[in-house]
Amino acid sequence: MLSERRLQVLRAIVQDYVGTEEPVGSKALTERHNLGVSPATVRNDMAALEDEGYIAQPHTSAGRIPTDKGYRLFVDKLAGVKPMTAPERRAIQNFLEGAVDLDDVVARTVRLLAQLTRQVAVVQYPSLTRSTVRHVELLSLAPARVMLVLITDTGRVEQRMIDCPAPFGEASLADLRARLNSRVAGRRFADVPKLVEDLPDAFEPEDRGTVSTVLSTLLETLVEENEERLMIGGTANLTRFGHDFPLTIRPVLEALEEQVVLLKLLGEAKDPGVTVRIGHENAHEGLNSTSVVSVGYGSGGEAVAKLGVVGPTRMDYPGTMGAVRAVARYVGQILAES
Amino acid sequence: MLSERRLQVLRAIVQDYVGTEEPVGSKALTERHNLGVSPATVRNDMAALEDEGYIAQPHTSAGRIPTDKGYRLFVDKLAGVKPMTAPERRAIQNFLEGAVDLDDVVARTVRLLAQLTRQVAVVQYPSLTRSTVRHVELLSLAPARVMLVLITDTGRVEQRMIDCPAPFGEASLADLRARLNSRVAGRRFADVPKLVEDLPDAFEPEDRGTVSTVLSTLLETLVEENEERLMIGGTANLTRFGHDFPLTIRPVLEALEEQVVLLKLLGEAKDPGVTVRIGHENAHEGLNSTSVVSVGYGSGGEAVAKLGVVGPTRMDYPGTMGAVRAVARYVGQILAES
DNA sequence: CCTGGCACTCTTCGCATGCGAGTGCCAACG
DNA sequence: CGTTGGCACTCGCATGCGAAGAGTGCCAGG
Repeated sequence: MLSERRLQVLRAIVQDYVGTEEPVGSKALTERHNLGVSPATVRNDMAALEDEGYIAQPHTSAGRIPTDKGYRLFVDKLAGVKPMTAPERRAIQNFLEGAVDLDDVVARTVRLLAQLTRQVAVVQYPSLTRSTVRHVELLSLAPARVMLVLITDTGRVEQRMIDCPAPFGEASLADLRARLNSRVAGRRFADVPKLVEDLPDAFEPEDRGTVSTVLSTLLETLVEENEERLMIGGTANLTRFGHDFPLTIRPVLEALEEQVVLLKLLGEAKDPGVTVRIGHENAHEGLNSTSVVSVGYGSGGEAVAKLGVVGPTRMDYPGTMGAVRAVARYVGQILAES
Repeated sequence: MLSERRLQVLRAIVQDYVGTEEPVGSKALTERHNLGVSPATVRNDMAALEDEGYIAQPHTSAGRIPTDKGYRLFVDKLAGVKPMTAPERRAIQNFLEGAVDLDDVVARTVRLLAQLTRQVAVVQYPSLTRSTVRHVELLSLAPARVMLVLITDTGRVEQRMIDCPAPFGEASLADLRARLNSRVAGRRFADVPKLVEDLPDAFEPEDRGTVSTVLSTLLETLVEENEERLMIGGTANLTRFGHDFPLTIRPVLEALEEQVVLLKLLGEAKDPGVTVRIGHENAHEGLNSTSVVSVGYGSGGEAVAKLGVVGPTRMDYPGTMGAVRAVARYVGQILAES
């Protein structure tokens, strides 16, 4: 186990390195943080920390920089979450309140997060899985063509075009619409399949084919849309990454374009609080030199989606975590209101 | 006026520079293109081309690179549009045909364009301005709460929540829905305002307030949605930009995040064919070292939106233009089918 | 008008050098 | 035993210099 002072030294190294972006030496450390000991002592501590794998030196005669393991310890034990100041909170709230619809909420959230953290922001659209159905609408566009519109309680709308196996009268359509809504409105997505399975039986034989088609399209929509969408922003902040651009930035941009990767990334965060994945803790190779700070957000007590930021492992963890947490909280509020 | 051979020299310079990314000298030129003259002659031509501002040298003793003006001449007079090969066309078509809805069409188009051109792709969602209304749906979610869903012929769906000034019965709602659709279905957006202006008069006084509210929301939606959305992709290709990364790439990323800028950029293209804006021809400063190749696409004969790519001024113009044109054509087909 | 030759200009690269930051180790001290 | 000051050592980095190479401009001759 590391002594108290050594932890302090590690903390100081992380803080200085995050600030200056340069390897930090023993002398600079004692000057900027009054640790009450001499550089020589700090050097001994640093040697110990290096043995343990918390810090490393890029080349023999340079200062030390934290390793992933060092950041991990810093995040877990040495740093709290820096809360937003009151004015910041107000600014967040004001900015988000101007949103007119769900797309706008997500877009504003991305911008806000990117701006606050000066990093790349990723916001997942509220998931349908935990949502409930607000309304299902059926529109007859042609005798054998129906449009299905699904409206969720988070304000999301999905539509599908359906080609019916047989012409379908307005009356039957109205009947189906009414029956469908009385069964599923207000219910959770997960429950829908069971609630509608016997619905075709209530219809005339010639309509059953169409009813089945409509229902299966509905179920498909419920499932498919779990391929959740997300929005990213603040990619220009990648330019603040480091000195060795092209090699670092490219894989990150590539990873960001792969929604699947990002969704998995966000999805991995199980913790109810803010989750931090540092460097090689990220499964995706392109993100091995980045850290991901994410958290769930939701309209009620339950999280319906995730949001977070992607930045260099050398980031201001307390500040970033604070910003991410605060934004998630306010987005949740906005969603609950609408 | 430049002699025929000098134009050939310019063409050769552009082609070589695009290929090698390095300033091209007189000797290399005569070796790679059989111009039938000696390097010395080419040098004279180059001096002339430089006087006219078509090419420049980065430093005194280096080869020449084309200027924006040089690229402009190249695009206008010296190069055609390189058509896609048959297999490429098939691949495009196959890829786009797999799309399930409008979002997917746009997403696939972006991916495709980015991949084909190895540049940043920008695709605007089909605009509502020139669209027609397919259907307007009204849903009663609560006694004094109505949801408006607008469906366009391009498959786009917009929804708005409306708080009514007074409770509004199901019967009235159905009435309004029917009247509304009989008037506006199949009509162009631009014509809608006139078509509905006297609609409140047909209702009982106590319902008129609500009807007006609904109508004004509808009109708002028609207008607001002209703040068109777009999707971008292939940003990882920015890393192929040049050697002097950070300075070049940053403003581009920033510009790409500003939808307004991009929309203006695409909007400027008036030409019915492929439009190319080179370097400083782009109004936005951050894009002064990029070229934008764009074209309109649409489901019918008329263009409903634009798409294009953003890349370094040093790009393969014929190939890029060919790819952009081909993709636009096939997207138009797909939209027309759905 | 084209061509070969030639002197000139600059950039780039390799290499040696000096400097400074930072380390590791050791002996001494409380 | 932990802490401290001292000291030699290691390297990376910036600087300066020289050689090489690519490319140009110009000129005289065909």
